[in-house]
Amino acid sequence: MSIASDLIRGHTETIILANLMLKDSYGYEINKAIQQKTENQYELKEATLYTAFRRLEDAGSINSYWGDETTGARRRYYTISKAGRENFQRLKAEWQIAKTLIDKLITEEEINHE
Amino acid sequence: MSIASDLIRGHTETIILANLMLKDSYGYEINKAIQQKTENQYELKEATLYTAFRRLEDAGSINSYWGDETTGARRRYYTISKAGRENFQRLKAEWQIAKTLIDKLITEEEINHE
DNA sequence: AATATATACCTTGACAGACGAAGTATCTAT
DNA sequence: ATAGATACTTCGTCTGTCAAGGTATATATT
Repeated sequence: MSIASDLIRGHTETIILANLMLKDSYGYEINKAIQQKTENQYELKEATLYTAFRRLEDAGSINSYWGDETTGARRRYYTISKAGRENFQRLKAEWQIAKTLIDKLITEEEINHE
Repeated sequence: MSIASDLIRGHTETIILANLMLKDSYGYEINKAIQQKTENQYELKEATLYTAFRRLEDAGSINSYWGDETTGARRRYYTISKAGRENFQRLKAEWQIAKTLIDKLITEEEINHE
């Protein structure tokens, strides 16, 4: 993996919520989706993923239930709550602001005083 | 301050280096520049700023010297080294990649399979 | 039958960066 | 005198990440 995770840090929850906006999903599937979307440039480490689920659930952004798999390993599915959807929109908006801010801050140009 | 610092985390060093690309500077001035550039939407906390200086100096990206102020508080100036300039370019490039990646990851759209 | 690989989840402990809080010191304005 | 701006420093805490370990089921290979 090439991208420093400190650059993604702080986006973990947003990324998870984004994956739950369309449909319920579970850890393994979400992580596979991330790898696909980024063409293997990024993946969430399992420990990071599952601790983020805990945080999101404690905060009321998501709810979980066990899937009824009759075969294969059991899956814990997550649903995004109303609060979670609002939270997601807020996080997305913050990202837009942060993006502009960082772009501004790493530009090695003089500020235009007049 | 409005922006979650976890979103800026990982950019502290890049931001400092960007400020040193044009001219030598010191902590207080760099922080003022950041506040100006972002119209007070962001500032580095002192402890964050000064520990970042230590890291950058230990890594050989910057060097420091005491200013020869005859008045006012003493200032520790920092110069960016050749390695620091290269480091900065690398960090900037990483940011471009991370930006695209994050945008992709927080989009609540289905991946287009065909 | 044994082994490897993929699927799927979980916990513990360590680490690194951010930061609140506190301190030191100089100069200017009230 | 006092407050506020300038300027730097150190200590201790918190939070998110992650390496390392574990559990369990199903399929493919040897």
